[in-house]
Amino acid sequence: MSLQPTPTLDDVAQAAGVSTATVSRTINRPDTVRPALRGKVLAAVQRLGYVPHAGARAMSLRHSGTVGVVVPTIDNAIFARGLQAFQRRMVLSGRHVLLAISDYDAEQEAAQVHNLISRGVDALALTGISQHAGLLDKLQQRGLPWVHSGSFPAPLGSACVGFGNRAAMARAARYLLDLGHRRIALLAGITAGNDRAADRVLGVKDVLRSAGAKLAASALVESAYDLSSAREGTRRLLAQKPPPTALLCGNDVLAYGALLEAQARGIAVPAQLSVVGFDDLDLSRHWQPALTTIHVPTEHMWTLAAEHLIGRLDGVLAGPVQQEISVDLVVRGSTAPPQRRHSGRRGA
Amino acid sequence: MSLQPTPTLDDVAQAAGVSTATVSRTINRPDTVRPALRGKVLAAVQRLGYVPHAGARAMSLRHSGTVGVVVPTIDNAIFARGLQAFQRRMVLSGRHVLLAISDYDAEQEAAQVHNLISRGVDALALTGISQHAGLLDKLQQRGLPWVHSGSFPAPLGSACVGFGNRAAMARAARYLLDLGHRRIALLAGITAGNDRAADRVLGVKDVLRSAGAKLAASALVESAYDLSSAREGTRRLLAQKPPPTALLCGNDVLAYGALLEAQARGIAVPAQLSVVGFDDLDLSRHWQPALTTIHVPTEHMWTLAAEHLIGRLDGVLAGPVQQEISVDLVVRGSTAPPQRRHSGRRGA
DNA sequence: AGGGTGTTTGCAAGCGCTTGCAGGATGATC
DNA sequence: GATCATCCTGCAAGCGCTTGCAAACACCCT
Repeated sequence: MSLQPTPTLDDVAQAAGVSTATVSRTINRPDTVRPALRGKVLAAVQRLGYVPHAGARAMSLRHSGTVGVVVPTIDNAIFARGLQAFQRRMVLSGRHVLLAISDYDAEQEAAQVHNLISRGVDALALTGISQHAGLLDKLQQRGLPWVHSGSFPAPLGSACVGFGNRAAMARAARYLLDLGHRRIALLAGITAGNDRAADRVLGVKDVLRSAGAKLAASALVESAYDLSSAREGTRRLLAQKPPPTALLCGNDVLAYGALLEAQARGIAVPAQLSVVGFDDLDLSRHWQPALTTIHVPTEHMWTLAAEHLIGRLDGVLAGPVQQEISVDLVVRGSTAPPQRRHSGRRGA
Repeated sequence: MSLQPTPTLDDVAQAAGVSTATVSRTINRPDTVRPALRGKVLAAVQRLGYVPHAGARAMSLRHSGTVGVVVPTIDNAIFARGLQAFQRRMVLSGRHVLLAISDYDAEQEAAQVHNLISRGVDALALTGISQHAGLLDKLQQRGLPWVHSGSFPAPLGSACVGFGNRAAMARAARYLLDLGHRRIALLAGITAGNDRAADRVLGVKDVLRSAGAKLAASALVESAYDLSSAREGTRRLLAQKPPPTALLCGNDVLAYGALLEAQARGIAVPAQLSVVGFDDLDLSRHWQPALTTIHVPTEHMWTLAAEHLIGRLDGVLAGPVQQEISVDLVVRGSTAPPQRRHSGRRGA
């Protein structure tokens, strides 16, 4: 029952009494083989439990039917969802996707890309645009098509499908300003090596500056993307005197942390503190109060990224294209005009 | 600058003025090559941007240094976290992991496994034990080591590291019973093709039956693992007359949905309704009220799964081992004894 | 029945890499 | 300076698969 540890094309050919060429053809272009033979071959394949060796195939074909994608983490719905969409689209086009995780580290990202190349991916999707120096050149040099997802624009010569994080975040800040807030704090993601997080901070600074306000050093805290860190960061921000009336968060996870911390300290949202997120995860619209946030059409974005790559691979797309997708502020219950001042000890 | 689209071993050898054998050796067993040559080779590798072709390598080596893992989804922190842990451990042992997603479908799982085999994985980690019939035989026949994660025990001849879902969920049900609850409802996951979800339901039934109670048909709703579905399911459960005083949920995501729905309807938790989850995601202990749930040491579990496979591959482990890990009920704020009855229209 | 066309098949080379084997170089020892 | 053990290197075969080319066959028409 288990003699042949790994049946090969040859084994199948032998078993079916045909040449390896015929077996190969029945598998890859069935219509070029006479039905009678085809049947015999398929039967043999079945009987032996034959599974083609992708490595050998790739070697012979000079391409693998596989594309790589590297994201910073999958432990954040925004990427998990995006990835699933990307993969779904790729599978639809008959390709497989190889996933790599960079853990928000350019060094690791470069290593992962190296690994993906070694595995013979035909194309690559990268998150953001803060790649390790030289990485892109390497791709360029090899003639590998690649696309940046989540950022716009991308470096010259690169393709991307994303949005301007700076402008998007500015939009959120402006909204808070328009609401009447002046003491605005920012709970940002770790900006080092993360263009999106960094751009979002810039967006806030842009707006505040142009409004004559300025983001005080004490009004900006960077935090890792987990609830404990976010709460800790929020605590620091709320410790300012006077405390901020509004809190912008680098993404929804951070916003959840803020919301949780406010709740724990009995700070009413939005009455005493407005909170704004970024991403619009599923949970955000269910939360109470529902989270005002920037809606990012992740699935759509990653699907487009996949389609761009597919286009390049199929040769219908000549070169890199920069594609901007639009993101919107969706206003919900977590934001409101600031409370009347002197809120000292009486309002509440 | 970009003449050679894909430098090969040969190119490097040529460039360094040595044989391919030497290049191969400098890359794989540097200490067997004289430093002088080694330097020249490495320089050439660098200069040409050479990246070994994993497919060719695997073909020649008869193994790939790669292991596959298939999970139902990554859009659930429990798997995202587990996966990261699994991967981390594998990378530590110098192997790479290939991820496949089954979308809770045995058919797809089989297809994915096929694909992974084709890519030459040396071993496989599977989620749960409800595999497509014959899949396991195929692995067996090929002599591929595999391990089931998240369930215990596993079929004869299979390795696993997991826990008894039935007993674990029974533990939660018993706790509710002990608290005094009698009208207990169950918001389960989709049980079809999911042994863990199904076992959890059985666990509840076990306990209820042995307590003389019985899970009414109307007290059991299966729901997909997203908040909207969970809320919808909760609504149906709460519509019972009289309404349940406690709600067991198949996992934490479902519990969040329940919590959210209760909150939206002004049902006080735990005063009017106790809610219990399963998994103990990060959010659960931050939620207000914090969620009583079964704590599952996911990272640990998947790390062990990785280690089992590594052991098998390194030959230090003879055969399949069934490893039970312990899970515990962690009691938090979302549960309490039931309100006095006749709570009709006045208590509240 | 013979010739021609179009289809189906097999042969064998080649994809990039590793490694057993054997020859050559190196270094130590007397 | 010769001899021998040791260490390095290169040669070439083989891993499993695809495919151009040519031979073999089928079928149709006259």
